[in-house]
Amino acid sequence: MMNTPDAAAKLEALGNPTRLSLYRLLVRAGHGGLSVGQCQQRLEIAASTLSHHLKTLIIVGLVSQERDGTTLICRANFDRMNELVAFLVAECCADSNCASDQSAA
Amino acid sequence: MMNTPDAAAKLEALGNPTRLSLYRLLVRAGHGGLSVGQCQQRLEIAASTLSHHLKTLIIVGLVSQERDGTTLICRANFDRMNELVAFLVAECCADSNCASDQSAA
DNA sequence: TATATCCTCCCATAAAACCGGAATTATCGA
DNA sequence: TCGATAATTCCGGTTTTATGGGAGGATATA
Repeated sequence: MMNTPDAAAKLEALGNPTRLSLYRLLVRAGHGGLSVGQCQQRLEIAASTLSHHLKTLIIVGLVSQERDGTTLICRANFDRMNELVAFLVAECCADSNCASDQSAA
Repeated sequence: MMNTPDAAAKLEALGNPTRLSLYRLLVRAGHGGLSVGQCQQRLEIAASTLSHHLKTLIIVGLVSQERDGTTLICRANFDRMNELVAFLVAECCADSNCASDQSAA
């Protein structure tokens, strides 16, 4: 079960427009992932800037990397996102009866 | 349909631990909501600080307020959260076949 | 070894966020 | 109108973030 500081760190990581674009790029790429260079081409930002943002996403666990020769393949970590979403909708209306609470079975 | 800057603004708003605690407080409170004073009591932060955070959440639409005499009732806007979650999981694996893509009908 | 490619780390700068005390606005009751 | 309560805005200082240029590490190939 996730706690508030961890969830906040993940949300903060996604809260930057450039980082959110980067993350979604990887989400669309799916399991195949994208190399850092491919990400840079698509986002058109400085390599160092991209590296910073990538590091931020990796630290919070939303993205993982795997080396393939000289290139690094980046992938979105879907499990972490699912955990985050679950955290956000958890305890919906715990103190009242909420008509829009479809999360409960 | 939400765009990236709007989604990033919402995620950034939720990315601060204090603000996330505040938001979840309102989520738990449900449709009844909570007054600003009640939020302050529970979070134990300065009134001005709370007002800043509240304003941030209101600007991005995640929280709404309604006046009742001298007190302001704050409520989480569940529709906006649902939109945000939908945006986050949208286009999952658009460029590949993804086994964990259950969002598509 | 020499060389090229890919990426990260160090560094500096500018911008933005965070926080809270004091003053201000809004509303209600006497 | 006066006073009390509720909440926001103003103002400032401090901290954090965003960005990218350039140096340097890691890896592959000849």
